[in-house]
Amino acid sequence: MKEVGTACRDVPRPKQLHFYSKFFVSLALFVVSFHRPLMKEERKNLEARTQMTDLERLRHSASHVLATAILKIWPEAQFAAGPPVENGFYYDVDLPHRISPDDFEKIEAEMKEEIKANRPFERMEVSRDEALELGKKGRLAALSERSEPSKFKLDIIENIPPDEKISLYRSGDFIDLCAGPHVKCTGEIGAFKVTSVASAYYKGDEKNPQLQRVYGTAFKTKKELDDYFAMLEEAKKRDHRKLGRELELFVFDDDVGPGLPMFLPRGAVIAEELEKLAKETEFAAGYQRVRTPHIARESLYKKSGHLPYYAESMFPPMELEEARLGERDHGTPASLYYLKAMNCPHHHKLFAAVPRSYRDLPLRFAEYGTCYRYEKSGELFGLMRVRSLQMNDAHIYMTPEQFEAEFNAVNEMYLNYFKLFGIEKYLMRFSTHDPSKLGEKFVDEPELWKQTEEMTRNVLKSSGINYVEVPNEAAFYGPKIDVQAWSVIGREFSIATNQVDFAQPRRLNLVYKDRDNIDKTPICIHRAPLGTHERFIGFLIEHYAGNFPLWLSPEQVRILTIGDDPKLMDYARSILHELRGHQVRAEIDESPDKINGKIQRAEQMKVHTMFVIGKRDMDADAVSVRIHGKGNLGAKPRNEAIGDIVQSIRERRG
RNA sequence: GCCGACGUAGCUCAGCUGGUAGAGCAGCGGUUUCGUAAACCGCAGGUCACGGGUUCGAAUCCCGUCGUCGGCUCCA
Repeated sequence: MKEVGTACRDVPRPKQLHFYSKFFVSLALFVVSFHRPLMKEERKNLEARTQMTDLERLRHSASHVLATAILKIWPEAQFAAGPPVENGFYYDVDLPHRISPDDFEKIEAEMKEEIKANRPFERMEVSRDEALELGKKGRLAALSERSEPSKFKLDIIENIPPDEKISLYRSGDFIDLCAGPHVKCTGEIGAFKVTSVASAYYKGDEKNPQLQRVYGTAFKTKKELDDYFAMLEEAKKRDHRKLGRELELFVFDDDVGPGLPMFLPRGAVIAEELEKLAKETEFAAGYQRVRTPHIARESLYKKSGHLPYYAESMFPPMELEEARLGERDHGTPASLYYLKAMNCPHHHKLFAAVPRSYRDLPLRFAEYGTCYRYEKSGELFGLMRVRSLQMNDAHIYMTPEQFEAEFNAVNEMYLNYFKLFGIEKYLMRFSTHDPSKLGEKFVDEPELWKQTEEMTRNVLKSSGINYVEVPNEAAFYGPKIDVQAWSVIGREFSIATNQVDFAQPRRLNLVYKDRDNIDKTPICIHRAPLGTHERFIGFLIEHYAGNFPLWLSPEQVRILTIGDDPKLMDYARSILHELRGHQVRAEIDESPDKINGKIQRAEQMKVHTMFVIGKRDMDADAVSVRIHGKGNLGAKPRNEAIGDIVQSIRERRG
């Protein structure tokens, strides 16, 4: 057995990876802050460069140990890829036996042995032919030669660029095609656990066969592992699905349908407050509100270009009998109606409804439109991914000269919102086009692409926003910016979007009369800084862990009386009426519970402010203020206490 | 949509290898008059997701459907 230890620590760590190690340190703070796993792009880069933090290296090695264990139990297993991921590692395996959680114990036992044996990881560089030879003998990701070739490994070798070195790693009998790096010895894997098994398409392509993805996590020490699981438990407590039920914010019902959330009064309040915020902000920014129906004829979506592109994510059309009869009489295709999956075509029609001059631009149409998208069943996820959604939508029509200012203003709006909500962990994804796909995936307007992407990039740079550029992910009609965030359990999703569109306006013949008396097509921005009510509220629930700021709180003040003396109750009710007179969402707890019981219930419902009122307070024309999470703040004169509440709500602080 | 797991009272969960369902909280009815995180007593509440099958007998075993969850894919 080789000496290990020091050599392992000597491995130089590139400077640019500092960020990642920082991230893992901050994982420990994940409970109070906000979960932020590695982003996909970062991960891809990592894999490409095969540079890893110490922890990732350890986890990567753990994945080899996992594969070794699986092979000991099922020697015929075929392995694909086994990288470290945000919270652990996985290995994709093709195996007739369906691995279930019942197998984990067995697998872990084998892994433990491998780790106890403290086998060194040896790196070997081989020629392509040697690698292929081994693969054909089934010797890659295997303990010995086998009758079946290592098919996935052979495929991976085929895809390694000719100029790149091919390396193998050996630990005990296990040999794997692997770029590395690894820890020195299996014994360095201090603590690990097999956590779950799921399926994944080979290379993430729906057309490829499905493999079993066995997930695990590993740390240097047992304590870190325990802390990690404790952290997961904490994260679960702020899961919006759990809090949504506990705080009576929203529900799903089988008879209503999957992905169709209903907001209870407490949840509806939050939606209303967000809407109020959006309306005020947009009014000040020169937007005008419009209102459009939830359905439209097929012809609208044919003209907009959405139908072929979006048909899969739209609810199937409804056929109207009367319209169908009409068709026969008048030969008009009128029978098919769709629930709208987006608002833009309706808004475009409003633009076209009135002759427009360059003097009218920019024109900003805003609507909290209700859309319906038939998301695949497996994609539904609490409030974050639903089938009925209300979007904080608006479409801005402008001349090319106005683009930069408008786009900038939209970004400003996001940033202001994020500041208001204290959202700090997010990532701007700037999606651009691939010039080689002009005319197929992207509209064939090379100049406009160049212009708008350049302008967009400049806006991002000049505002100092942290962003990543993602080529080939633009919308077909233009570049876009998505704001990416993460749910507490680590799912990533977009909470806001800002898209440039120079295609639809043309398709729908939108024009304005320019200074030179020529009809021109406007550029359009689609933007939704607050995303959809559903997703944004889901996000906020987790962001605040249900402890909403006063202005967003479903119940802002609850009045709790000590005893139910009629005079005291009258005093409490007069305060209630005064609060409600100021539009404060206040309630009185008239239950027969003792004061401690009332407080307990208010705290559990995370009511923002409690006015505790006893005879002492009544006699002093005062209330005792208690704030959720802060406790008793003592007695205050009634007018002051009410004034503070009203003021704080008006300023949307606290 | 795909793979896997799960589905017991409004909520959280118990119910061993099949013998016919139980607790806490919430709810309701009383009693209690309590100064900052649960006063006491009682009552009621379940075609064990739904449908079929195996069995003398199914919450428990098998099949199907629906739904949820973990992933994959996709997205606001």
